[in-house]
Amino acid sequence: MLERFGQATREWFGAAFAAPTDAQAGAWRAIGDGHHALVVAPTGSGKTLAAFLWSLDRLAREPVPADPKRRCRVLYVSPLKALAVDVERNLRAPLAGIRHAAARLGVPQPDITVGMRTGDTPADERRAFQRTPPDILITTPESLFLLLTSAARESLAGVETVIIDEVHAVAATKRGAHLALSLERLDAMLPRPAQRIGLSATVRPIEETARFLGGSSHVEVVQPRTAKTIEVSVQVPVEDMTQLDEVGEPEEGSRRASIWPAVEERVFDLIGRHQSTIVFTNSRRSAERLCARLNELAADASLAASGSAAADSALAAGQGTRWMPAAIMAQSGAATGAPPVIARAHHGSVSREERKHIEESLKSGQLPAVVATSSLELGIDMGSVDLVVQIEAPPSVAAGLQRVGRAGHQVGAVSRGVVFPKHRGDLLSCAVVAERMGDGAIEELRYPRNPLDVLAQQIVAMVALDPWPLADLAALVRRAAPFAELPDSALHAVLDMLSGRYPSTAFAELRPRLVWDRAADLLTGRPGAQRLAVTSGGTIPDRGLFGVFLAGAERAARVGELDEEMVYESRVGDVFLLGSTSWRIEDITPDRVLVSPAPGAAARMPFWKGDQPGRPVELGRAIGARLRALVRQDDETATAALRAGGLDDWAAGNLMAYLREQREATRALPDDRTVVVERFRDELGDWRLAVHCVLGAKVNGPWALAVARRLTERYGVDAQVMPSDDGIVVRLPDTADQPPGAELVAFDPEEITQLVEESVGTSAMFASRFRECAARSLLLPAATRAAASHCGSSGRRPPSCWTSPGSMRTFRSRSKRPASAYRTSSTCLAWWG
DNA sequence: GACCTGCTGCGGGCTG
Repeated sequence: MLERFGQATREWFGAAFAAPTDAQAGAWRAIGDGHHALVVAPTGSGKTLAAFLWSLDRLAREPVPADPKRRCRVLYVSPLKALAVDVERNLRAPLAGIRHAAARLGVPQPDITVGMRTGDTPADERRAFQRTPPDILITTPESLFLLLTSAARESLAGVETVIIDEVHAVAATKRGAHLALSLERLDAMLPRPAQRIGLSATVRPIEETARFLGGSSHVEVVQPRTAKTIEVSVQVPVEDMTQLDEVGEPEEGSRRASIWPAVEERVFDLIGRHQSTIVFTNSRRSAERLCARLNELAADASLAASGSAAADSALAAGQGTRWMPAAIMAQSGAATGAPPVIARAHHGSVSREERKHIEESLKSGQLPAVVATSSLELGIDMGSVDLVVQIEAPPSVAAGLQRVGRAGHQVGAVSRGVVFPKHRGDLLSCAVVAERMGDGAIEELRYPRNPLDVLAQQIVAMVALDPWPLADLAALVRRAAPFAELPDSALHAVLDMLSGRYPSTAFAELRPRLVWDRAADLLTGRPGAQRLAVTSGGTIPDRGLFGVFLAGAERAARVGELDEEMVYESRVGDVFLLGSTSWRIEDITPDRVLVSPAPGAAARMPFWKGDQPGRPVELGRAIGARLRALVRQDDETATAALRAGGLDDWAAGNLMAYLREQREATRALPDDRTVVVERFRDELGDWRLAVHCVLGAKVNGPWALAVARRLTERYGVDAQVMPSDDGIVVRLPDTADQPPGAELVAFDPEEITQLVEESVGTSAMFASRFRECAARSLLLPAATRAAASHCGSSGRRPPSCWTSPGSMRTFRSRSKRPASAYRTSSTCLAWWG
């Protein structure tokens, strides 16, 4: 394979590596033959070189174009800024190596330049890119969109290769659809479409991912078999999960049984037995809490050990702990509180600088463990991590694999993971996810079809710079996979909206963004369209978050961020925990919280309300099917099967006992074909229905809407109907003569579609999604947009129908359209994404 | 009763 490279490249590679990996050889073959290529390989298998080396070799051998605007020939797009920075660093070695090899060989030394353009790039560097573009530009999807929507796009006119990293992470999202359109816009400015190289972790189905990457063109798939194996075990640290130790202060009367102490100790012990550990949790709050507890345990251990030298060495030897207690004491100084000596918390609300620092101290071996949310799931190589711990079942098999794959990054190494269920109801999910991780049974991905809000935004951006004949614009859009089947009706509806022709007067507050000359079928932007696109582009909705800054600092140092609701519940003087440190609130301004460090002080745990992603239906079905198989077997066979799937004795025993008790209580168990409905009176005497359905919140959510609607019609009451991943809980005031039965939640397929469609428009979810979609479509009036993005923090509320569920109802009824027609005409409806 | 819900990114074009 190497013979197709130039001499200098060959020299360098031969000196630096024994041989190309399978992914590299396959990628270079496909790329060298001029195909689009999708390279599926785990991180750490030489992916960067697989994607880049062919281009580097060509850049090294070909003369630099005379026209500086044609100089930039390779574009790299990463969904994460951190990864972009990492790639820039990883390119330095091959670039220097090839240059040195060329010097030794006496051939001309290439001078390949690399530039970066992300939100962190200062304005002067951005301008510099426009004047003197580098050979290779590293960027993000959002920054690429900005480049394409400014005069700087001229400096992309020479691009020949586009590398899209972590394709699997964007393909199934609106962010991916947005990127797909940006890539088509780029191709449209080039003499010939750029060659696309996609890099991805394991994905299913591969055809869908390839189609997303290539749009209308063929993509060569490079997917070498990987020898990499994973080992996942499910461990329960207590013999009987119904008999738990009590925690809490007895005098406060808050003692309650909890599995946490047992889990914390086990995790603490595991950290001590490994080089570097990443502990994943499913929420920022539990990451903070577990992290704090681990550091308390470390402080306790060092305190106990400092009693005598004998105890000291006994502890070190007995527990096999790697760090010396004396070292902990030295670092912590005074023995106040629990300094973050063995673990730090890492999640989306910890500031970027802090996270970078935490990542570096884990990589360098200074820090034994990091407790993270999915913030560490993707991205940069975490080096010598040899154990991944997962608290609670991971949200999906794909996420679980991605997380456990963070351990044992070296080629051929085994990735080890330990999953700790948090409660009995969590046991089965843990067992099934662990089994499916071993089988590589990740959930299927599907890219969104025709997300019209994304389309609207890109159309505004396109016509802001050039007039577009409708037919050309339509052809460009349909070359992108997510819009390949875009019907004329939908495109025209979007253009109607953007040009000010609305289906009802309720839209009158919208501002037209373009002019559609129907005689000439020509689209042109209105004044301000370009500015709007660059100031409000992208697909990620803004959330109401308060920045947390250090008070009195000369340059505002960002500590992290807090949810607005957490801030409303806080007062000056309160102490809370963020990033394993206590902070005292000094001041609360309209959009930020100023704090000072309060080490050792008792602190509140912060909370954030996040999205509710919901269990994938595919995983829900698998859990149900597994349960059905399990109950058909006798206890011995079933237990043996669970043990073979990675459960330890106590995990298997607890699960079997749980299933037995449940079966004794209800006779049937909820599986992929069975829904179990339990009815009982709660402590207030109200009826409650517990509908057990393991298919996940994506099914149970819409179902709950229909149930709520039926209750309103039947009993005239607004009953509480709460969906979750495992079912629906209905609470019904004791007004009904007849106690509700299972028929309350049974629907005909025909009927439920109609009920859900009718109920969706008045749901809170709809209102919030509608606002997001309208903002993404660049349709909101400027004042509303500004207010919406600072909603809550500035005290200003955007006016009228765009904000409240109540007025949304009016809006819907005035539009006098069934939900389905409304869906296409408004460009905006996205039900559960 | 126990358990108690994620992350990603982020102006350009003008005037003075």
